Amino acid sequence: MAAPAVVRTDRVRTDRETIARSDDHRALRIWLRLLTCTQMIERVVRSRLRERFSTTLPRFDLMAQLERHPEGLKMNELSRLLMVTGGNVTTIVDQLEKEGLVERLDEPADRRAFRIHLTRTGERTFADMAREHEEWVVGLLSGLSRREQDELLRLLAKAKEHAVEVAP
Amino acid sequence: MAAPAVVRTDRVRTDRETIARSDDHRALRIWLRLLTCTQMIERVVRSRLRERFSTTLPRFDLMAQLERHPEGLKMNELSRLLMVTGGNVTTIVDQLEKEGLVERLDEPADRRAFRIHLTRTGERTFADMAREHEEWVVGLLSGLSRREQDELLRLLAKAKEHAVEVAP
DNA sequence: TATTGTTATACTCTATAACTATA
DNA sequence: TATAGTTATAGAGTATAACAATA
Repeated sequence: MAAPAVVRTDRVRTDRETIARSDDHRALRIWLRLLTCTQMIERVVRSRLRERFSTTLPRFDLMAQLERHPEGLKMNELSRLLMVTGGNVTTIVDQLEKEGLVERLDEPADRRAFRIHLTRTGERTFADMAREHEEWVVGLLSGLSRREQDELLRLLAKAKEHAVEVAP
Repeated sequence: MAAPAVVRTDRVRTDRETIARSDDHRALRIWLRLLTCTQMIERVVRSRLRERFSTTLPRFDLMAQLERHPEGLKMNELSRLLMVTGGNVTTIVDQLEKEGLVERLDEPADRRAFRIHLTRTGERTFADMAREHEEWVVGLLSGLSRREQDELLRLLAKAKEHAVEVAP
């Protein structure tokens, strides 16, 4: 990979340490950009979930997990999937149960545990939210071509796999 | 790009609607993976900043902006860069000023405004934090090759540029 | 003794809106 | 009238730790 002629003047000023430093900073720049992208999307999604459905992102995420697991999920499974501690899951499930969107069913095999399900109402409500939510996200990410989106998805998956080993 | 023979049996079951649906879901999957990656890194960085330096991510981010702008930044510039509203910037700057890490200097051109700077102590403190912080991030992202990191950086930049137009 | 889940608490972060001082 | 910044408030989100019930 020869450097283009136009940057040759720069290379004179680019000693080994500078190269090493800029190499180190690459990870930092990725992290900062990752944070910015996430925050931008998150802010849009949070505010629209509030305006349109009077709900929050953690509540939406919890319902999304339940929708993906029709057999139901235990509290500690939700805790792990949502990456939050148990007390917070209790709070959110309490709210959603009060509104009739989810229900705690007894787990026959373990009398300490529950299986959390979407109710029929919860399924319908979530379907409405998910449809709009997806439109917002498609709009926000439509700056990338399909191929670029696939590549981004692959790179994020790989980054995630490694990070989860470093910080389990 | 011909599909490999091994997936040919799958293609029989892949009608147009399935393709269209999975295409729609691509943006959603990116968003969810983006959120997971960010949360994983964020959790590590937050907890280590707290353990090692008794500080928080927003405080670190604010100091990082000041370090990048030695000429100082006005409150509303910090607000825009950090993507938070003004009242919150005041709170964080108050804390950091009380600890002697930043200072408000009068802006001669506009007596309503300040320029916020890192103090000498703030510079040293930030340098220590930044060095460790970068090690954490390099470790977390070391699952990607240099070329993959460059590609990720590029894709995130492109996504960000478009998203900022959709949701300014 | 370990695990599942709940309760109670405290703190950080954030947005909103009313306010002042200056432009 | 508009802008820079502050103050006050309320709510979301989170972690922690002590606790009860069951394994």
